[in-house]
Amino acid sequence: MPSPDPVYLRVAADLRRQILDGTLPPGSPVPSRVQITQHYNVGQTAARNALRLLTSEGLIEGRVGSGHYVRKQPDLTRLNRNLYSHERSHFAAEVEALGVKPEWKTSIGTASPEIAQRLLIRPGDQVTRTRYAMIVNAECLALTYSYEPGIVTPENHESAGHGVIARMSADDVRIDSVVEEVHVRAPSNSEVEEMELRTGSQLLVIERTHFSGNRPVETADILLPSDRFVLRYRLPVDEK
Amino acid sequence: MPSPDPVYLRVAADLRRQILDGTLPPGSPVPSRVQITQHYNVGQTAARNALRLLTSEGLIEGRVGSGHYVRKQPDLTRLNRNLYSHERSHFAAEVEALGVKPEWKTSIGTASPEIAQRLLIRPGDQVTRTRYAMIVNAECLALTYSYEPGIVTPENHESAGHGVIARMSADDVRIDSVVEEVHVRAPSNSEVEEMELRTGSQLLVIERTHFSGNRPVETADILLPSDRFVLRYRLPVDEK
DNA sequence: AAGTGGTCTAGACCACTAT
DNA sequence: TAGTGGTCTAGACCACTTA
Repeated sequence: MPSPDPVYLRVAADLRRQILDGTLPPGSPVPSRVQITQHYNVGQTAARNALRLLTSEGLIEGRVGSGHYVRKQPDLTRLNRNLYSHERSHFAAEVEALGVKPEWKTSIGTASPEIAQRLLIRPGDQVTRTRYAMIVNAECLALTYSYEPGIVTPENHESAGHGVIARMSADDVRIDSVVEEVHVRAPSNSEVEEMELRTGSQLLVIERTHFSGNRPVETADILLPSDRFVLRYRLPVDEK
Repeated sequence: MPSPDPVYLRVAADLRRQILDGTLPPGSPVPSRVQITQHYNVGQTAARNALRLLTSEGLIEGRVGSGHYVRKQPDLTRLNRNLYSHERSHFAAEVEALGVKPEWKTSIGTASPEIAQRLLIRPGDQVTRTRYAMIVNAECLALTYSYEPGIVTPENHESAGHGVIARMSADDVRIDSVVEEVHVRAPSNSEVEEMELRTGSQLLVIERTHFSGNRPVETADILLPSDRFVLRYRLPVDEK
């Protein structure tokens, strides 16, 4: 029975087994680097690589000065994104269900090339940028950056939490479709700090655009830690 | 101007800048570990950590024996998941657009606890399991595992590529809604091999379930390399 | 004060690639 | 044959946590 795999993979496999079969229950400490070197008779680098791998898999997490611990069930937050309503904000409703109202701040700026393309305007055109931070227990759960062409007055924005659709409806702008593009990317340094992301954790990004006919009237980046969220889309089936 | 950051972060930041501003264009070689140690006057570990970080960010990729290279624009495949039709398969249509028909294989087995919960059956109940591999240029782009309660005869499955909705419609099972739950997880070893995933790359997983009324009639895991796909959902806005 | 994780140096071996 | 990335050992420093 040869085991030609790298040493750290065998160490990781053994620890993984202990975690999955309950020998190391959630919250319990994982053998430290030194303990691993002694128990498995390997060097610190191999021990380090094993711990790093399990961390990237989301099975354990390291606390500097303390140790590595088996992660508790990473209670995933399920975001229902099934249908949009004129009545209230989609995302706002979801967030309220989490028991948190977002903090938000608005500023006037100019469109970057990317935002310009999404809003079908020219780069440099004036846009209103709003930053939402979903904070619960002094912890930032999610970040959203919203962009609208032109200037949106603060008075209008006071209803921001109540949804783009309702707010624009008051201005006789009828929103009839919403597109959400979902992808995954590595976070920037500032995003890691702000959202307290685990090292190796990725961001689940929703690029959401509200359309009135073929005209985009608002677009937003919704940034979610990929290890804490599930997106739930309910899709219609047409009548043949 | 103090720079208290770890050494490898400063090296990575410098290389990242060169990649983003075009000094190191896509496809060009990145300084090797030894070159970095000499040029930046750091140890091999710091050089290694810098290269590892940029790899995890998707900016570069390593080829053993050759070197690290700036990744070419990782041309993202956009999967349109806007509406389901009785006419043809949703996913099949998407895949055809990529110029590839999936290879598939069916087997009979029993429901795992997780699959049982998704199909509202008992663990151990009989299920038909179908594995689809989307292969293009001898490269596996995506994997799908589909589960249906009971036994589906091979004859019925010959229309598999034509869609669950159409196939079941022939049996007078009317599918009226589809739920897609999207999340991100680390791949298993076998998944890394099969889909030739970059180290550190994550999987974008769609858990898709077809419903007839409240009854789930089919569920599937669609596994996509998270650095190659964007999911595009078009959502309806109800009429107030 | 002891132990820990994150980082670091110096040096090394292997399988692989490129020439 | 020389260079490379992936892996490895031995040993170390620091800021931090824990007791």
